[in-house]
Amino acid sequence: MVTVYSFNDDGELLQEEKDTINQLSKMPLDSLNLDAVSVVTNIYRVAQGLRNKMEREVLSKHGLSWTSFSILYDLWIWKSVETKKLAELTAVSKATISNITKTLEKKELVFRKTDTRDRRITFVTMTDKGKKVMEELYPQFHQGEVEIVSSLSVKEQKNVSELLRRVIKENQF
Amino acid sequence: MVTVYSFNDDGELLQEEKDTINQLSKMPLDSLNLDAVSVVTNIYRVAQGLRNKMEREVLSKHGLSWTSFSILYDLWIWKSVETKKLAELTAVSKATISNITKTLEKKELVFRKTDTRDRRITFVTMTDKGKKVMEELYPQFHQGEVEIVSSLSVKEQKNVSELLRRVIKENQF
DNA sequence: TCATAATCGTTAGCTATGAAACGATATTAC
DNA sequence: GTAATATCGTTTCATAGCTAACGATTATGA
Repeated sequence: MVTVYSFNDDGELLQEEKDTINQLSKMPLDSLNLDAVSVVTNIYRVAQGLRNKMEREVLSKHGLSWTSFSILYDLWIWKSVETKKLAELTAVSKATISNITKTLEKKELVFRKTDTRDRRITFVTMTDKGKKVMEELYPQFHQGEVEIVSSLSVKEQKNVSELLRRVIKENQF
Repeated sequence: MVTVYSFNDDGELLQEEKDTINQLSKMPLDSLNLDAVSVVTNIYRVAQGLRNKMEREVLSKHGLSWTSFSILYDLWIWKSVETKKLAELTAVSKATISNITKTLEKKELVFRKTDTRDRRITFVTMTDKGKKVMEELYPQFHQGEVEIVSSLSVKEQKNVSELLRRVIKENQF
């Protein structure tokens, strides 16, 4: 997870980048939308920082990746979920789900069980050990979320959320 | 790249999630900061959407991943870069840089050359083919960035950027 | 001088990720 | 009732990503 552009301390695109883009890409001069660049880069950078912080400060305690934690969270909420449904919930391929649940099973945090009526379907369920891990990690995870946005007032938080929600809706993300 | 929480159409955390969190995590009731959850999740979701959109609509034309493109971009701007410097610029491990530049070299988009004076150092340089690819892809990439935030006014874009810049600064992301 | 330490890139071994192929199972069509 | 089709999860093969170990090279220090 890597950002494309570089910025200086004032949040401005570096001059070298402006120069290269203007000179080498077949774009009309001044067609570069610096505000758009700034928005998407800052969003991406915060997302990356969020993920890194969590993996480093919280999830590493149990050797979990971001996606593993996300799947554990879903199982925590929904108790038992088909792998197909897990793939939809987390928006990763079923092959990835297959691999990750295999890893989680190795750690004894979840177990898989074939449906008795339709043997094509596999349910994934959290073990007691998995529940204990979530009960330990979730509060720390949430604490991390709070810390990250703590420099924004509640009003500003609501404001950012609202604007990003519009972006999500318009793009059907 | 996966989000943890689920929201309903109004941008609210699902009731099942609130219930589970309140009941099962050792957190005092009402200690869940829903605004913080909403901000970080929306940020993460936009970042994920951005990356997916680009990989699907732009980068796949040349079989490039987000990170490959990011490295190509850096080489486009800086012409020739040591692998060590590339690792710092993109904030991934030098092992990853080694693998990705190997792949890019296979595609004949870059080449590697050992420094003559200090043979421990390797410079990565973009080929003409690599330049052509960037000149083709970059305008499309930028177009994608503009599209994504097009539902926000310029004022709103500046606003979001400014607030996120504060988050980045405070967290040293 | 020449052994030790520091630096740099690659390799090894692991998980994550997706596309495509595959095998098992269930459903549909005729 | 059986052949064709659809569905589901896993496997395979590729890239991405990390840490740690390694090999080559350069710098240091006594």
